[in-house]
Amino acid sequence: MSRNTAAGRRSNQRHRTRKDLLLAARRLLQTRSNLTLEEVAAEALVSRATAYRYFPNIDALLLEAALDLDTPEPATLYADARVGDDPVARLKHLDASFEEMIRRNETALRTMLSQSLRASTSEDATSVPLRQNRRTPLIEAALAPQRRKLRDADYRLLCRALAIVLGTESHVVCKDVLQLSDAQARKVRQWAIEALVEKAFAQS
Amino acid sequence: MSRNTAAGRRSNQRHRTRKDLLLAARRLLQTRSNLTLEEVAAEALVSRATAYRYFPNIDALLLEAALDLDTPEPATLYADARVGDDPVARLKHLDASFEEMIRRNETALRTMLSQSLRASTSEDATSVPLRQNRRTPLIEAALAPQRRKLRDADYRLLCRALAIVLGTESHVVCKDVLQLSDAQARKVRQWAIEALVEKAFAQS
DNA sequence: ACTTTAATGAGACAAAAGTCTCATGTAAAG
DNA sequence: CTTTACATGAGACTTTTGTCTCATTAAAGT
Repeated sequence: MSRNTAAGRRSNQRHRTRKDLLLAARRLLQTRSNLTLEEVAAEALVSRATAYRYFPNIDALLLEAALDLDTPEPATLYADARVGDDPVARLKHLDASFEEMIRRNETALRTMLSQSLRASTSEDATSVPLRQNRRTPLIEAALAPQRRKLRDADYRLLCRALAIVLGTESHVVCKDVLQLSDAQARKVRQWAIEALVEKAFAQS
Repeated sequence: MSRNTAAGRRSNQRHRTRKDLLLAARRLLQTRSNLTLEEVAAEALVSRATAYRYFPNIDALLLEAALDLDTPEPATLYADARVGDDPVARLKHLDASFEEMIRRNETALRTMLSQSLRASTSEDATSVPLRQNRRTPLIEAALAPQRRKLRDADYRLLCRALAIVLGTESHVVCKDVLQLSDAQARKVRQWAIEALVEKAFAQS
């Protein structure tokens, strides 16, 4: 008789098909949006019924698929020797790599954002995975070399304010609302970064 | 025989049902999300077929319904005698009224944001109404009293940076990503406002 | 190798979303 | 008032989306 292992009965098989579905969705999201569960199932070489066993609808799948999009790793980001200890330079570097990442898979990111907004809105609070915060660690890493020069309160304010300016949402505002070109948008964000950092260090 | 007037054949009737549908959608959006066209049609006392004649799907309707959500008017906003000429004070006042507006109909605003993101993503570029910019005029009105003290370039940068910090998206970041309380979020935004304004005036 | 048992595929089924046609009512022109 | 044209309602119809069942397959313990 089979036993319940720590990870469950037949967990590796389950994890594999689950992962296949998520990978298939991300693959399709590179070019298209408005996917159907049927399409994703086909791309994952899995039957439609099985896909529905793992995700109640396409929204749930897309949300989860988008949650682990490739984000720059702090370690690799700041390993570059040309990036010194200056917070502003490091933050601009971070912003540039964000911009690059967003440019590469804008469709997927927009879908993610849209999904997470819908998820927070939906009245059925059925354990939808919340939005995860990948940007704060990156911001903290950027500030790390000069961290001790800031008072705790100022440091916290700065990190949070930078999270507003540096995220995907900021790019969306620049593009959709303000209708700026990439160059103009970058200029605005970099100027804002300077303003925030300068105030934080001036206060401390 | 009837004639083509400037506004079309039977335009007032058409405008009325269209408006009824949009109003019904907004009414339902106050409490629920994930509406169906059928529900909205019923709420508007209109047949399902007619609803489909005006909007190809529920997304199109929701997007349009959200486009004219009530935004504070510059005139009424700054008519308050207690609000002086100080840009920071005026901007904080604007932020507060934004916060109030968002608190009142968060569901509708999230749906709007989600819809506009999906619309920008969709591959069929079929004349979807773009996202409109309601915040820049408000920001400009806040800065108006001290406008002449700023160089044009600085003024433009400041307006754009403020648009990033003051919008709905910033609230979403604070709440969903950073998971801040309303009070903490307000503090961060106000601090950011100060930083941006100070830098702009310092430069000019 | 054998047995057990959970995961899968196939497909029937139900519900929802979207399309189309036609008869009806009614706003506006004469 | 009469006529005309167009918006509407009703409902048949198709497609998509989601649920359910059952036979088959294959992983893991014995």
